[in-house]
Amino acid sequence: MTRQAILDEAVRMARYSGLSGLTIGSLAAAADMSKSGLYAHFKSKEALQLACMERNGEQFVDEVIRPALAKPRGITRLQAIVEYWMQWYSHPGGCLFLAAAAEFDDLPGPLHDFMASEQRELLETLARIAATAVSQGEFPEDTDVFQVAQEVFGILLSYNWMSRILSYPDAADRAWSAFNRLIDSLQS
Amino acid sequence: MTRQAILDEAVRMARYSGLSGLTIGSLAAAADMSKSGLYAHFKSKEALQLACMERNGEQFVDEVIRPALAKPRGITRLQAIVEYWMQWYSHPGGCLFLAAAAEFDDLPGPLHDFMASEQRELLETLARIAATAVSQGEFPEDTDVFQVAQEVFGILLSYNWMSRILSYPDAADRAWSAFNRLIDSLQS
DNA sequence: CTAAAAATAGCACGATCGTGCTGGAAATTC
DNA sequence: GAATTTCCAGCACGATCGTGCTATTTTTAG
Repeated sequence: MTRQAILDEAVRMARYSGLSGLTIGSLAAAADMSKSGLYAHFKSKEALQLACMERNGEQFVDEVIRPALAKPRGITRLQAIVEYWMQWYSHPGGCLFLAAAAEFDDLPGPLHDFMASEQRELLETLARIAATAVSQGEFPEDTDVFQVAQEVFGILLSYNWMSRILSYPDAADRAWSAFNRLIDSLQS
Repeated sequence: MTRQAILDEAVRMARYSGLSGLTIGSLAAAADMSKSGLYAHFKSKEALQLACMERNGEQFVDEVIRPALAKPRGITRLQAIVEYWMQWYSHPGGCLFLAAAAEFDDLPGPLHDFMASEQRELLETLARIAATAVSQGEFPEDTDVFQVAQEVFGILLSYNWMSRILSYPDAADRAWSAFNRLIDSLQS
């Protein structure tokens, strides 16, 4: 399907320019198509942007969520998703989730809503994985798994900033230090 | 100076639309001026965007850095900057630092460079404040202050995400839990 | 009060934006 | 092989983009 190829290219471009910066003209040029020929595959630009977010989410599932779920439940799995997630951040152009969040955080509309629902799902996935560590006795019974999710997410976000924007070579090491500190304090 | 008023309005708008989404036309309309009259104050759009980042940085110094530096050195000051920083994130439209970082993280040019230098300065400010806690004996002598800075920054970033995008009401409480956990583990 | 200087508006430009329509090429179905 | 549906290019549209030039208004200086 040519629509899928267009979307993959659109996601690739949107990682650099954001979803608002994505234009039909430049996308058509990158896909070697005419503007109208490309546009016919989508009802509107907003529909194209939504489809990009959707496609990006599928790729995230493929590259991060599914590989992590293949690991054994508990801390091992939590560590695995952090590792794959950090690799995800090294995509050329950056993370489209983060770009979309920055773009639409205070702009109401379907794009905001879809972005927020995707972010919520990511957070809940982290919390669910933390919960498998609880149910295995690796974390105490009264652990606030959303607290764990928020802190892990913070570790990932600051890793992204340090490595991608500031190019600090120690960013990954420090992220793992923070992660280990978190795990230790939960276990004591 | 009218240029300053324009910039304040520009920063306000850019918090919503980003610096790329900022247009001369809409800015002129918001400032009740003609496009060319407004444009004459800046050599180019890029210069306007740079001036916006600069002005945003000044506001950050006024609202976050300076108040924190007025507090006593050490953990107290570190806690203060986190508190002011969290308030900063509640500006309507969001944080322009984060928007600019998402926009220009992989687009080379003067905008990227200035954004990165501002981010670096923020990080180093955090590290410097952490260092005052070391020199006061509140943290051990061998503390990696950049590790502290990266973790604190992560707490702030995830707080921003949780509260602004996901509207989690417990985001602030959890951010402080994470902060206290970090302080505790540094002191033991 | 006048002259020099700075600020702002009017207007125009080429380019590009998102979006439609219309006709021909390509693929699919009988 | 013919008929039909799907895909895509060409072209045009109104709007808006960033950017300049030219007056005209407002402020400042002498």
